Amino acid sequence: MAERPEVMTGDGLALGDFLCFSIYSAGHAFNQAYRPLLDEIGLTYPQYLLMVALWSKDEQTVKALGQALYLESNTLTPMLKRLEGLGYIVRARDPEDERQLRVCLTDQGRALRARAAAIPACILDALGLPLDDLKKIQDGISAVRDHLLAHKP
Amino acid sequence: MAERPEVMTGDGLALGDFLCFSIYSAGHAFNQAYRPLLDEIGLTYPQYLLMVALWSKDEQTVKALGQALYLESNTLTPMLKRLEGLGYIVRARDPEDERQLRVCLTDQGRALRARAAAIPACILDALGLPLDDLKKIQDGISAVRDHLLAHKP
DNA sequence: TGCGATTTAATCGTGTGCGATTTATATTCT
DNA sequence: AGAATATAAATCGCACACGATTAAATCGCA
Repeated sequence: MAERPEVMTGDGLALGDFLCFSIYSAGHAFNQAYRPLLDEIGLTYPQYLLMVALWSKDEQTVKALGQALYLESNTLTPMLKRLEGLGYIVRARDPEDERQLRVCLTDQGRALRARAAAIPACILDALGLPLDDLKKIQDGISAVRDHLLAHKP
Repeated sequence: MAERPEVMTGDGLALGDFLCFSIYSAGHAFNQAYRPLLDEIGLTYPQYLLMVALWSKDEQTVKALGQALYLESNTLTPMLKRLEGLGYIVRARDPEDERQLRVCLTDQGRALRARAAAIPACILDALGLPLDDLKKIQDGISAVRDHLLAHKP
């Protein structure tokens, strides 16, 4: 008789069978792994990712940051205001096009990069897996994300 | 001269180099892929995962659900109250140990399972990747999560 | 030129996550 | 039995995510 994997029926599935749940729970685990490291420099995990984006390329618009982070202004605007309050960035309208907001690092924001430099190695240590394996996993997850986003509209 | 991959220096890294960012953004992509499907049955994505846990095993305590979902009462209590308000579960103290709360499906909650049965296949379709590949990716991510959580205490 | 369509951020409301604390109940140990 | 301890949920405050809407600036095109 024909095999019909349960994944096709939607029945009898446990959480452990869901790829989405692996990603959901791994996301929380990363958040918790980063927290003690980021506490020392006063950033949250999403704020850290935003700073990574700015360290990589300064003076981006909200739109560009949104494309980099897969977020929109409704999430970014409050985050950026907090980072500005912390003194790590400044927000200024583009004189060429007043609709756009240019987000720039302050000296303090650039200096923070050095204080955060040890973090990736700490996480890599916590992961305790060979770089090759991590790269493969990352490529797989990125492919999953891209497929989902491509399928959406 | 010796190679020193940038991932060890913490400098010059873009978001695309971070495994954590792949997972962060893939998590959002899953949320967005599930949303239109879950809108039809009036659940959020975390609520759906909680229902999957209960469909898999009814009458769990908050503690047990927390272990299944990697969440704690501060997150679960409000979620459970909302699901109770929707009529999908009931919350009742265990007479044997009044500290514990037993979460049980209602008839409506059990019936919801059938209405959600088509969802996994929809997601699988959106993923557009072979099951074998998905399984490998999932195993990798679960390993990453478990390593991070094991390294924590 | 002018006016509707488009683009960019901001705003608002709801629902998570989660550290820290509190409350209520049960267990342990003299 | 009774005080100290431990455990389970709940509460509180803050920071995301995100759909929906709004406000302001720019663009496009008759």
